[in-house]
Amino acid sequence: MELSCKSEYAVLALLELTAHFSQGEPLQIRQIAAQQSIPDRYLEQLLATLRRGGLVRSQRGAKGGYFLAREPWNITLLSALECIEGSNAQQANCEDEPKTVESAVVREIWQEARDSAHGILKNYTLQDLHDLRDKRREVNLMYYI
Amino acid sequence: MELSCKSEYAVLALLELTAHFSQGEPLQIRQIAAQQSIPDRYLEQLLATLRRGGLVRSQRGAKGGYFLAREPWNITLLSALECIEGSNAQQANCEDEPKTVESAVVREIWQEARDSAHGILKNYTLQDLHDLRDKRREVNLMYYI
DNA sequence: TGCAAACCCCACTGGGGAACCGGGATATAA
DNA sequence: TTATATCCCGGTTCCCCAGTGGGGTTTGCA
Repeated sequence: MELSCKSEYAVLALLELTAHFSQGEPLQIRQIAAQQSIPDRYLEQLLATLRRGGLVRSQRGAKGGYFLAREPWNITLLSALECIEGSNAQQANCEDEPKTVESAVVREIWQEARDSAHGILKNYTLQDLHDLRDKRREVNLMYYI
Repeated sequence: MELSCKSEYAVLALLELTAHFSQGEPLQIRQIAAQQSIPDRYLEQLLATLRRGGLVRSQRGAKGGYFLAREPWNITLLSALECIEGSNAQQANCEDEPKTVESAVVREIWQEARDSAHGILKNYTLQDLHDLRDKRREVNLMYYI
């Protein structure tokens, strides 16, 4: 799990789509990009990946754009990240088969640590994040008054 | 946290040093590399990083090699990984300052997931891994009898 | 029908890390 | 002094990230 800039962009885009979920109309790349300060040509690629992963739908042509493919409370952060980070294809050796007992033990711990992070990510849906954002907004307002 | 091939190599090397910890004599790169099937020239670099990070000591010249710098029960997996993965310096933008409320919320979850994995990694010392390996060896022996 | 808005697809760059390989300098035990 | 090790510097190949650019296709609307 990378938790990189790329992943953050993708989640931010999904959150914008979440905010417009009730409206039946699509959101355009440009608007999402402007709202979240993401380079639009780059965001386009990320949305394409999310579409191929079945997380968003798109409508082509004039007045087109993107929708969430499912309800925001049915999309976890984990599924978004797995989609966007796709198969990171382990760029070389570190062969699939551990060669020594030590190697096997180390990889079990690796897996345990990954599972732990995945557990956190699995417990947050887009709706949860959206709600957290609302709470945060209220707090910010209180400070400014 | 990468949990990559590089990190695995480093931990395997540390485990070899752990096994020889009671002996006062150093272990050479060649021997570690042979035991764990790690390219020796690559392992050399990793051990240099571990030395600069204060996890291992080295003795130069003939009959030289590497020792653990501390007792194996005082070295956690987390400290090994932080040393070997260094400051991964976030290769570009994704600027340090979140620009939107959404961005801040997302990064908090990111951090929560990272902390969760770190918690696991912090709870294992080299000695723990060494003991796990011994147990695994026993189990393997049972299968072969 | 034609135009413009939007997505779609391919390709390319520049930077950086992973995973190596190789050569030569340096320290040290024998 | 010599063999044996680490140390240090550099280069190579590959892949991913982050971003840019061009051209193609679909669609709503006048």
